[in-house]
Amino acid sequence: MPSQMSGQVTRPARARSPEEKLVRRGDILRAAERLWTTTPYADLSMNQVAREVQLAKGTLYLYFETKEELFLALLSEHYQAWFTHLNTLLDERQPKTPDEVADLITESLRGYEAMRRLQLLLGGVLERSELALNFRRQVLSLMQATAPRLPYPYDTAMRVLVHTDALCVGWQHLTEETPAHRTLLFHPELRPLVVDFEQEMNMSLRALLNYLQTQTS
Amino acid sequence: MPSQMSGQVTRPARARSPEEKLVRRGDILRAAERLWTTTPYADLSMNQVAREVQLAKGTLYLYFETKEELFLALLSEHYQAWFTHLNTLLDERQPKTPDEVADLITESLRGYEAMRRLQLLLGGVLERSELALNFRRQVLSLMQATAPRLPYPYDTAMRVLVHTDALCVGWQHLTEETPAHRTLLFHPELRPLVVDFEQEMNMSLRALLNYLQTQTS
Amino acid sequence: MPSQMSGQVTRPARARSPEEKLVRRGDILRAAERLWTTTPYADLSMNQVAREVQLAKGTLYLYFETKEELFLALLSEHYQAWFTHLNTLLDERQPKTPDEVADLITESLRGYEAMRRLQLLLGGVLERSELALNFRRQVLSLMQATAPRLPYPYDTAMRVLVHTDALCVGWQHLTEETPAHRTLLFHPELRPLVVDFEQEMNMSLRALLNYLQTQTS
Amino acid sequence: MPSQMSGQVTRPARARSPEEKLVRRGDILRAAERLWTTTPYADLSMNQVAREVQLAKGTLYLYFETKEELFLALLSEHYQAWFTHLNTLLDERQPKTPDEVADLITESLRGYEAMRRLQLLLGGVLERSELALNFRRQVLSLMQATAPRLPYPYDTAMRVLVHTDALCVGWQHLTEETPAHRTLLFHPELRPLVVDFEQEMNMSLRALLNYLQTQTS
DNA sequence: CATGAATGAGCCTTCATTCAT
DNA sequence: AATGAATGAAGGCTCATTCAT
Repeated sequence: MPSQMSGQVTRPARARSPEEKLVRRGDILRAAERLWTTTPYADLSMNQVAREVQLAKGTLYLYFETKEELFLALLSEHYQAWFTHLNTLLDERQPKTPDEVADLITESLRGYEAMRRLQLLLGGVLERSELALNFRRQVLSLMQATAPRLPYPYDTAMRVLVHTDALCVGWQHLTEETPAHRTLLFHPELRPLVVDFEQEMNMSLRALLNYLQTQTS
Repeated sequence: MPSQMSGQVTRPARARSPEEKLVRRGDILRAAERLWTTTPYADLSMNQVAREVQLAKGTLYLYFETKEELFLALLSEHYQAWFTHLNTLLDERQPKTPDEVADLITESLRGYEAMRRLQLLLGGVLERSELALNFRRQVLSLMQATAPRLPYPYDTAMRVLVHTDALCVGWQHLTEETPAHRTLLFHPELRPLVVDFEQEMNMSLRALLNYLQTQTS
Repeated sequence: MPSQMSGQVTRPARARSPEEKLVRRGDILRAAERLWTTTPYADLSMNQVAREVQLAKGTLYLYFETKEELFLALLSEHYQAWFTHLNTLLDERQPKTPDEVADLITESLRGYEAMRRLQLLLGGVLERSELALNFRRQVLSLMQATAPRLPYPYDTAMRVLVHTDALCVGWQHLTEETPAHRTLLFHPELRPLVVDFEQEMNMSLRALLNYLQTQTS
Repeated sequence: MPSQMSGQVTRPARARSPEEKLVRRGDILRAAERLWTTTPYADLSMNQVAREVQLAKGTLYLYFETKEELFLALLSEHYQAWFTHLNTLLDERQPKTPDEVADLITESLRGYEAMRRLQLLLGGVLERSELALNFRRQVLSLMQATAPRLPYPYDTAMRVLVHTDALCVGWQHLTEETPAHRTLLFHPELRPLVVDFEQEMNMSLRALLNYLQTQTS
C-alpha cells in the first residue's frame, strides 16, 4: 500500500476513467519533458522517466508503446502549443509587412526552446517509426489552420511555414546549448561560429519574407 | 561524388607505410560511409563497420580511438571535400550578383548528400565529445579560406557561410530520405510537406543574399 | 560448511518480497561460489555466473552493481560466517592456554577453505574499489566482537586476530589447491615445499600465542 | 633506420650473441619491474612494457613466451637477489639466538618490496601455468642453499624458510600500498587495521623462532 | 490498472598473441 | 632479430521491453 503522496499533487492510485488516463498520460509527458531539458534523448532512460513520474516502468508502456512514441507525443504536444501561441499572436496583431510578420514569428518562438530541441530529434531518432506519418499529418493540419492567418495567399503561406520549420531546425542545430557548444564561448578564436538563435532566425525570416514580396509583385 | 566501386580490390595484408595506412584509414571511412547511408548512427555498430571493411574489430581502433572519432573524421572529410569543391566553383565562375552566388552555392551542394546527412549527426550525437572542438576549429578555418572568395566584405561573407550551414541542416532535416519520409510520397494529402532540397535551399539563399544587398546599400 | 545441494530446486519466477529477493541474492552468491572454486576471479565472467544461476546476465546487476561488489559480498558473507563459527567455539570451550586458543582457531578454519581463498582476492583484485572501505569496516567490527572472547587484553586480542588474518592468507597462498600446486605431489624432489595448511597454521599460532605469553609476563 | 639513441644507454639494434640477448632480456625485465611498481599486473599491458624498453611488442615474445612467463621470470630474479642478499647477511653476521635470526631476516626484507609484491601475484595469476613447476624447483634450490647457513638442523631450517615465505606473503597482503589501503589512514576508526610490515613480520618471526627453540630443547 | 523483476541482445572497447614483412 | 599491424575472443555493463503477479 505505497503512499502516493510523494508527488506535487495527490493523485489517484489508478487511472480509471478515460479522463484520468488522459491526465496520467499528461503527467508522463510532463516528466519526460522535465528530464529532456537536461539530458539528451539517448541518455534518457525510461527508468528515469518512470522515476520522475513516480510510476513503475511497466506503467509507461500502458500509455506509450515505445520510447519513441512517447517522445513523438511530446513533440506533438509542443508543436500544438506553439501553433496555438502563434495563432493567438497573429490574431491579435494582424501583421502586414514582411518585417512585422518576421518579427512576430521570431517572437513566437521565444520560450519554445523545448519544442525546437525536440524537433531536432525527429531526423535522427524519431523519424524511423511509422508513427511519424501520423505526426506529419498532424503538423500539416496545424499548418493549414495557421496559413490563412498570414497575409499571404494560401500556398505562399504554407511555404512560409515550411521555411520557418527548416530555419528553426537549422538555427537550433547551430545554437543548441550542448556542453561542447558552451565551451565555444571560452575560445575567442571560435567567436565567428557563435551565433544567437533569435537574431539569426529573425534575419532569415526577414530575408525570406521580403524576398517573397519582391517576387510576387 | 565518390565512386562506389570499392569492393574486393586486392589489398596488402598489412598497411606498413604511412601511405598504406592512410589508404586503409580511407577504406574504413569509406565502409562506414557506405553503411551510414542506410543505417542511423546509433544502430551502426563498430562490428558492422569492421565486417564491411573486412577487418577485425580491433583493427578499427588502430585507426580511430572511438566510434565518435571515426564519424567525426568522416564528417570532417566530407566538409573539406565540399569546401574544396565550392572554392573551385567560386574561383571558376566568380559570381557577382546575389542570384549568381545563391545558384552557385546551391549547385555546389549537389552530390553532397552524404555530407548533409552527416551534418545532422553533429547536434545529436557527436557534439558532446571534446573532439568536437577541434572539428569546429577546422570548420572555421575552412570558412575563413572561402570567405574572401565571396563578393562580400569578410564579415558578411562569414555570415553568409554560417547561414548556409544552418539552411543546409534545416532543409536536409526536412528532406532526409528516411523510410518514413519516403512513404510521404504515397500520401497525396501530405503533398504540401514534400519539398525539394535544392529548390528550397536555393530560394532561401536567394532571399538571404538579396536581402543583404538591400540592407547594405 | 554450507550444503552444496543447491540444484534445480523449483524457484519462483520472480522474487517479489524482500525475503524472496534475499533468497535470490543468495542463489547468485552461491552460484558464484560454486564457480569460484574451480575458476580464478579474472577468468570468471558474469555471463558464467548468470548461466550457473540460470538467470539472465542483466538480472545479476539487479542484485549487485558490479562484479567486484558481487565477490566482495561473497567474501563478506564468508567472513561473517567464519567469525560466527569462531565465536561459538570460543563461547563453548572458553580456551585459556595459548595452545588451547591456537588449536581452537586452527580448528575453526577447518571447512572454511572458500573464505580463505576468497581472502586472497582482496589484495590483487578487490582492494581497489571504494567498496573495500566498507568491507574493512565490517571486518573490523567483526573482530571487535570477537576480541573480548579471547583470554587476552583487548588490544592484544585484536592483534592476535590481525595476525590470524595474515597467517591465514600466507598459508593459504602456499597451500592453495591450484592445478600447478597439485602437480607438486607428483614430484618427490619438491616435497619440502608441500605443506599442510592446518598443521603449519597451527604451529604459527602456537608460536605466536606462546610468545605473547612470554612477553607479557 | 630508426635511431636507437632514445634510451639511457646506447644499445645494439640487434642482439646477436647469446650475451647480448641475455642483456636484452634483462632490459625487458627491468622495464617490467619499473612499471610494476606503480601499476597492478592486470592493468599492465605488454604494450606498455614494450614502450618502456623501447622495443616492439613482438620482440618481447622473442624473449618470453607469454606475459605470465615474463613476470614469473621477474619474480624469479627477485627471489634470487633476495636470497643472495640474505646469504650475505647470514655469512657476515652468523646470528645465533632466535631474536638475532629474526632480526636479520626482517632486515633482509627491507628494500625488497618489489619481491614481496611479486610474490602475491603467484597465487592469483601466475600459479596457473606449468612454468610454475620450474619456478618452484628454483625456489627450492635457493632455499636449500640457504638452509645450512641458519643455526638450525637442515629440516628445521627449511621449515623456517617456508614459514618466512608464508609470513612474508601474509603481511605483505595486509600491508600492500594500494590506493584503497592508503585511504585507511584517513579513517581513524579503522586504525586497528593499519599495521607496519616490518614490525609485525619481526614479531611473527621472533615468535616462531623462539617457539622452535622451546620445542627442540 | 499497476508493478518492477527479469530478460537478453547488443554495445564499445581492450589486449595478449600472431605473423607478414 | 625486430617490427608493429592485425587479430578476435572476451569482458563488463545497459536498457527498452515483457510478463508474472
